[in-house]
Amino acid sequence: MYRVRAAHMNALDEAIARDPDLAALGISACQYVVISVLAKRGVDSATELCKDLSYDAGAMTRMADRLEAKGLISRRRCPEDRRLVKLELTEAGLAALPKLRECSVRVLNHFMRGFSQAEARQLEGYLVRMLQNA
Amino acid sequence: MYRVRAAHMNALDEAIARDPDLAALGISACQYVVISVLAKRGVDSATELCKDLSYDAGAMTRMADRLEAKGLISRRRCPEDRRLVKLELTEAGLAALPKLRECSVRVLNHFMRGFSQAEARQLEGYLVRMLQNA
DNA sequence: TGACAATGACTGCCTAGGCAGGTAGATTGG
DNA sequence: CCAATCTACCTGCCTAGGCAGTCATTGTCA
Repeated sequence: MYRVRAAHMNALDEAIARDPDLAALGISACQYVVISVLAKRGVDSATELCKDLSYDAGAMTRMADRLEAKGLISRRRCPEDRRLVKLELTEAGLAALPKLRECSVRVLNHFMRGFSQAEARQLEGYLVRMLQNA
Repeated sequence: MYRVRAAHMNALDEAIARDPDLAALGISACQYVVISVLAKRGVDSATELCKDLSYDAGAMTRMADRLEAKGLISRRRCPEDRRLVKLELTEAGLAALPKLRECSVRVLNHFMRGFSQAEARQLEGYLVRMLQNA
């Protein structure tokens, strides 16, 4: 499990590095995961991101620092609840999204090649069951 | 996949922490993995450990530092090839092994509860296939 | 209203892995 | 025999996550 996950992240890193536009931004696979969740409607604060990814709040602060430094996201205090920090994709972040998604899909397809739809669903079911057992 | 792996390591950490003897040693789940490989016959140098775990050499140096500081392993320069550092479990390390293995098995069984033998084998087969696709 | 709890973000300290560069020791070709 | 190369390990710097403690803000309840 560990190796599959590590191999997948490595492959995604390499796929991003091979794209000249994305490579210039220096986006890692971990950062892509955060960006892709942030692109979903309804997820816009640091805490929601943490819940969605079962991520540590401290880690998220630092991740946001890195993404902000690269100009991919912006931080904004929420006026209604000043404890919240709203995170938004910048134009640069939005612009990179389609290519990132393309890389992600290509890598996943590569790992799942030779799997029938039924097998893929079965694998997913097994993983969900293990998580429920946790 | 990431969440299953993370949940598994968390559960293993907690299981180790619940055992009073093991908790006193402060062994993490990552450290247990290294210890268990080291306990296998034929794996005794840092490089072999790295290959066995597809682990970075620099990371292994620091992991060995931590394990040595806790008195669980010992470093010894190999007289035949002085580049090699032989790693060995100390008495304390060997003594902790049975209980560590027990924790590991218990946690794994917990995650796999409700799985038939056929399902477990199928899951393993899927993971192996994904790794081969990498 | 005022004390208290709860929440959200941040920070410091820890473990942990990847990568590049350096060094000591071993191996090999001329 | 010696220079080039390779190997094993170490080190520094980076990303990355977990945990505990702090601070500001908000909600709650007497």
